[in-house]
Amino acid sequence: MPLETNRMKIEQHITAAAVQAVKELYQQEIPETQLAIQDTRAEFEGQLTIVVFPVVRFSKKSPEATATDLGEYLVANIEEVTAFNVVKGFLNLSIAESYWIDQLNNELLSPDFGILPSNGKKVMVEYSSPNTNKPLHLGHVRNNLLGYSVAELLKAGGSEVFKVNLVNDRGIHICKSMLAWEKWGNGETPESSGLKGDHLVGKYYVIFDKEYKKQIDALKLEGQTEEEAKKNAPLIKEAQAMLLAWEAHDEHVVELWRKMNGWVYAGFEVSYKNLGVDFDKFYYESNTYLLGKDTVDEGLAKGVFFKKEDGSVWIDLTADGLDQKLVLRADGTSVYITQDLGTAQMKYDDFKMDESIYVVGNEQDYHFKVLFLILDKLGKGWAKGLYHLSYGMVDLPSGKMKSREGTVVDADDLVSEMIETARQKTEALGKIADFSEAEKEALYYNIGLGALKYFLLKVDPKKRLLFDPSESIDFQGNTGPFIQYTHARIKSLLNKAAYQSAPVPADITLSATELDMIILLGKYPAEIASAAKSFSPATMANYLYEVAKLFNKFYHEVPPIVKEEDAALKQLRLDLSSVTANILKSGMRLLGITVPERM
RNA sequence: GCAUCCAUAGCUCAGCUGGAUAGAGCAACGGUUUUCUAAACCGUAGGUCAUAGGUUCGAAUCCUAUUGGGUGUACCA
Repeated sequence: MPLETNRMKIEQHITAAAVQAVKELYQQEIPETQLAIQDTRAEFEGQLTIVVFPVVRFSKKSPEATATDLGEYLVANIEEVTAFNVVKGFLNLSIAESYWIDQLNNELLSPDFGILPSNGKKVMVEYSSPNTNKPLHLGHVRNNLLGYSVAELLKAGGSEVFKVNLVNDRGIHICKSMLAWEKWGNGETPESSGLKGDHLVGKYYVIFDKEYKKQIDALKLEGQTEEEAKKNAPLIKEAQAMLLAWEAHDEHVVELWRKMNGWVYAGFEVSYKNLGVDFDKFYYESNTYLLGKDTVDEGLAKGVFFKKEDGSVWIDLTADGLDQKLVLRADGTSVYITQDLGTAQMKYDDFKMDESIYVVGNEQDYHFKVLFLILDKLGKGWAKGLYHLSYGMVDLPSGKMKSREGTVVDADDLVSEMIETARQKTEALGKIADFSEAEKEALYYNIGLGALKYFLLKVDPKKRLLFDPSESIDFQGNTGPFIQYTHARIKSLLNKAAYQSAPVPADITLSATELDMIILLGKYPAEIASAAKSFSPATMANYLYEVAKLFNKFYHEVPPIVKEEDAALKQLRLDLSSVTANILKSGMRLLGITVPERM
């Protein structure tokens, strides 16, 4: 069952009538798609507007005359259309107030408002996908929040969603940390050092790099080129040997690997919990890195791949504007794309999903283009459901973050800084004297994380994002705390007024702002659907901001609602407030943000 | 070199499949509290939508070129 809100119904109704009008008045068939209905701009009378320029071709009249023809027809034929005015080529329609009140009573106040019908689709969202050689940084935070939110949006949009995390737990980079720890760690553990496990391992990753660089420099002094030195440094050779030992199931190496990965997982668990993200299933590359060779055989058999003289296997994508791409090394070992081919097949076999979203940075655009194209060429029907949600890098004012150069914003540090800032700001306002310690801590957490999450999610995922560590994230204006505050304020109001949901009389008079609220609040279900469709928490964030802003305007305009003596008016205003609060709460939840009852 | 993404106010960003006079927030300046939470509200100021062409009744939006930036172009992942 497709989503159908009152707003959609009336738009369809008007569109259909306009088509009919063109038929009757001008004896022409106009396609519905030519008739766009939009909100009427605030400075004009009316709520809905038809742009009539496209109709002029059919009417052979001026835009004004055409608009007037249509306006007269719509007033005569649609009950809800009470009046119209024409400004240039724009036909502004006034919709009966009773219609909007009916929408409030029967749609917005309904308990299942904002709950979309199932669309029967199964969707996988793969996100996070960390390396186990270093702690999470701000770039990972963006990935995690995006992936989580997109998954929640898809669920809210009616899909069945599986969140999965493909952990990159093996490879040369992991061996680097392991080797450095073995050489210089003196048996240091999270317990002995008090360091969080992922940070401890990350420390040795950095040490490896430092020592490796020293060796490279030494070799360069001996006359080797940069490239030679990088290849010949003893440390890298040791790391490579360790990787081979790992692949050969060397007991000692595997044990070390288990131990250090265990530390990292314990650390990640804390970070994930702080960020409020979760997964339905974990995949580990240590289990999947050998996959894909069957797929390679399949491709060879189908003639999609070809073998070079040295035995390496390739695909020629030059006809598609891409390059030739290696899919299997001459020695029969996998490359990145080999395992991704295999993993894609495995994930599909596991879940039989209709769509699969990979939340991965835009530096891998090319890789996914190739991956999806190959799967398609292999005749995988499900390949058309694959989608790379490619998000932009998080940059610092100084440029890109680099773990090895220490210019990263650490995820755990950032989270604690945000909580600390929330604490300071909240204490400065002094509104929560009666909170228990536990309530205070929960509030600081919710506000701090709310500010952070909103900050990262409000910008279009595709765009790169600038984070300036020297400027703290705002708590005022278009921010998470602003929306949280609006919610808390409404809840306080509803409590004081002992609010009970009830319909309002059909003949009540609405102020301009109240009418605007009904119109804006009524768009919520469509906002969910569109945010889910476009995989964009940003559109939801911006919508929620509009809602909060409009409420605050309304709240200031209107005399104290609690003291309102006109019962119908009081009910109307409380209903509008309550619907606003519900939308803010459930919408923010889709962003992974908790809104407090008081703050 | 080739591929690909991006360029909107001092800063950070909205602007949906082309529609009315391009909008917010921050920063700046001014105002609002005996009234339901001032993390709020109202106002002032701030723009050649990178540049040049083109398509169109109409372009920030679509097309082409140019400039400037990001990323990729590994038998790394």
